[in-house]
Amino acid sequence: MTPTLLSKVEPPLGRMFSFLGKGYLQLLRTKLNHLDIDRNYYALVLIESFEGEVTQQELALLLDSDKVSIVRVIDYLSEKGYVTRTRNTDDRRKYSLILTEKAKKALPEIRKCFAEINEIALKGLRNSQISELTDVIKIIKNNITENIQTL
Amino acid sequence: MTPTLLSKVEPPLGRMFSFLGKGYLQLLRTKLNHLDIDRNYYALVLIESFEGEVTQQELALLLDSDKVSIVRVIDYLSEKGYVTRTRNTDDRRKYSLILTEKAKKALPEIRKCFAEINEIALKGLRNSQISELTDVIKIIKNNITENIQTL
DNA sequence: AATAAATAGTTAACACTGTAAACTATTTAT
DNA sequence: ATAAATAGTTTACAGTGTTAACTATTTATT
Repeated sequence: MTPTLLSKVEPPLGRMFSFLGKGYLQLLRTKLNHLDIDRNYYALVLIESFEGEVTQQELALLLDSDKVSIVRVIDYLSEKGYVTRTRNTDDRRKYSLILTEKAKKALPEIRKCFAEINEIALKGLRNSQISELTDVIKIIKNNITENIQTL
Repeated sequence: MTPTLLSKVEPPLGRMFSFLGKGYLQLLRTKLNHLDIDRNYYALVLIESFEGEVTQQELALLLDSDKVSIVRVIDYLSEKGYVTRTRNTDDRRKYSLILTEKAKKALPEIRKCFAEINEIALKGLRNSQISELTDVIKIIKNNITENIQTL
């Protein structure tokens, strides 16, 4: 393989997206590696934004996930002391997810990291390009989800 | 959780990218589910484009992966009869990866599927938006990889 | 009121993925 | 001749995605 051949092949869009997704996560982990959790940061952000009113099932929807995976997420976050499950008194099948003080203390920094990584990733792009990107990504997401529905 | 709350939270860019990457893969698998392989399609495309001249180590570079993972990929593709390993006579540590007839027959369709999924995903976008997207993605990829180097 | 169906969450199982360490065989450098 | 580097393999372990079967509870049906 000659040196130039590496540039001969353009990775397809799907691989690019996966690569960027992994890169984001890796940066996040690194920036937050002084915390005692190394994943599920965004789950915490979501739980915070619905403080006291979100159940595991709803979190599954918000994370494009399923209830089985969410059990693992909440098990992890509660083992680490970031979240507690509280039985919903109205419907005792449900748990309300409640942030601990530890989580509330960590969250400003977590949110700041999300913003910092955006800044890093989008460096050198004009504002018009960034807003165009978010629009385009939404369109692609819709195109893909529509097409997955019809399988 | 009220119905409108679902739209209250914007998933961060990194999650969006991961989601799109997974969606692409899922569409690919579905479109190609009559083949007896359900992954590593792009590895085949790469091997084809370097026909007879690519080693596992080089494939690892091309796939942003590592040699251990590539052993699994090539084990899988050779079990399924798509690839054979042939010892390189110049350097007997290396294997040249060779496509079988079965793989050569499947590849036009595989490549066609990549193109079809692009069409699906990019539907409704203007050509200018598509070329801007690829530029922007490359910039983001560079920003992320640069930043990961410096860890 | 009794029963059936649906929902929230859990557990267990299995295959796949990412990563690191230790290993063999071979080639390159000293 | 020996040491160091490289290509590939094996093993191990943690994490992820997915399915099926399960309990407890609520809602719908008769």
